[in-house]
Amino acid sequence: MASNADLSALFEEFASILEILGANKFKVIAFQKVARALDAMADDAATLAATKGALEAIEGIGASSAAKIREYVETGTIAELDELRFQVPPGLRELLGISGIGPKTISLLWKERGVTDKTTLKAKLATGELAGIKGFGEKKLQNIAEALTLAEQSAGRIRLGAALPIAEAVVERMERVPGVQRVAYAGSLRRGKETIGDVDILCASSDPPSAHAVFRSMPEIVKVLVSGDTKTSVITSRGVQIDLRTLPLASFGAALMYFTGSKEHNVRLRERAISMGYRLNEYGLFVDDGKEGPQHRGIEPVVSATEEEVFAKLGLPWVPPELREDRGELAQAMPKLIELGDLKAELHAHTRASDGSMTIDELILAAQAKGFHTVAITDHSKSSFQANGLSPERLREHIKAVHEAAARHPTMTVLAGSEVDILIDGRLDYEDELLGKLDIVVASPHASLRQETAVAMKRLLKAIEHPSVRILGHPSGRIVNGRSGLDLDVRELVAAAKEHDVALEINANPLRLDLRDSHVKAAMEGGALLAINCDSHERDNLDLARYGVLTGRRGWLTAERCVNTWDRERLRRWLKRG
DNA sequence: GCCGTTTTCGGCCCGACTGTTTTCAGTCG
Repeated sequence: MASNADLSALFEEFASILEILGANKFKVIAFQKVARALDAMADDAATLAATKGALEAIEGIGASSAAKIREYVETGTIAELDELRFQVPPGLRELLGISGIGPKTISLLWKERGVTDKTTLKAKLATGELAGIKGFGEKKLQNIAEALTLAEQSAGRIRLGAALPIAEAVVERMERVPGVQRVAYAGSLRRGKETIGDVDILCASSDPPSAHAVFRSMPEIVKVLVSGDTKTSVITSRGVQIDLRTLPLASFGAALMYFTGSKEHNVRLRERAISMGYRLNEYGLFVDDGKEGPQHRGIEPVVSATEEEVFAKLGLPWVPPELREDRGELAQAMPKLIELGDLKAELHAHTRASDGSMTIDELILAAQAKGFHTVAITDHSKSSFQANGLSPERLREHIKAVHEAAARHPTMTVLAGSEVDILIDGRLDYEDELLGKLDIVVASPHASLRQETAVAMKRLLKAIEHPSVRILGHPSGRIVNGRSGLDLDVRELVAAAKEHDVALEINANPLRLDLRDSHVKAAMEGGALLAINCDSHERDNLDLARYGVLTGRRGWLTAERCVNTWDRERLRRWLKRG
């Protein structure tokens, strides 16, 4: 069975081989776009392949790519790709991932000096064999050597939960630099992506050199990659790349749009600008006079100061950053997305009874401090013995303890619940009689997370159909940058959740973010309810909610469809089924 | 390779920084 991820990887491979071979760059971009489309889509491409025209209907996938997908689904191979693989040493592809080394460089290293992978590159750098290639000076070779070392030390794509605090700290530091008028982080971080390649910081300043100097001298910097009048890139001791861009305050809005991206979204915007007789860049929206670089020719932009103005001049409403992925955000009416302040309940939290560090009372107070009206105590069930899951006897005691604690906090609605393991065959981890005593059941998969899709779906659907279950917790069990978890048939999951009035959780812990953004979009399209829960284990874990909200917003989530935003009575009625 | 209320062919976003190039190519985002 060909998963979307498999197919996406094949098209990535197509693109990278063609790139090294020096094929038409637009063809390369087209294949990369197909790879992204496959990765982001909720439907199963292999299933769509059976329906005539279904693949071709997807933006970015044309007749040629559709045929390749069908060929792979039917034969398990793509003849054209097999042929290409013969033409390029497989080890060259990994060199493409090294920052600063591109396809042209790789091609020359290969053809002129027989470099075939990282190992031969390193060896030939050491022996000096690479000298004398046309266009390769001493500095360039030195940069290649450093890039290779940096790639080995690089943290790769880091999780949202790691990147956001780094960015906020840099923003705070830059705000104190004399001459600085405004600072913001941009890039995929501002879009709330689950992993971040590098941190982009924008800075409006009357004294850019000072801003760059301060930025370069931050204590955690181990290497300055580039530094010019408007751009400095550095690497921190933890292997994270941070880029600083300085710009005039007057163009802050245009720059914020430009550097927030995504790339595809920007391309769409610029195409739109062209069709309206404009030229859009990071300095503003200009009347197009057919010549490049209007900002260098003393031409004033039509608009540039704020994002709202630029969008408006392009005939568009302001688009929330989380939606800027070229997934229809410029073409269709956007909903009012959920906001952090909309959350009024935490429905998945652990205490010392299982593997949390807070007492029941501490958890209630933490929820109260967030302005919530409801908190659910949902410790682990017995099969999660690694998490000190509760035996039926302990759970009965715990329910009593929760009720007693609830009496001490009369303004809060405190629910006695459980995060019940969904066992390997879909049965729940407690008897129905005991489940019936709970105010809320969050059913979650914790073990056997490598099941085939069909088996996993049967398991999850059985849990959804159980009359006690109200929330399906972290449905896939994936760990961002860790394990892929269950390969869900999201459409099927969403349909079942809707039918049985079960909310699908967006687990806000940045390690999980499960459901992920594209799954949330599918849930929104399919009419299911969602829940944003912090899965609190430690003090301050309720602060993780923002990552769940970002993920929800990326999936076009509205407050109305998220049960955590409902008022106390509505939530209570929903929990008391029927 | 993809796409189309100007196009089924001819486009396909735009600028900064670096190195080695005396006018630009490669790379990045």
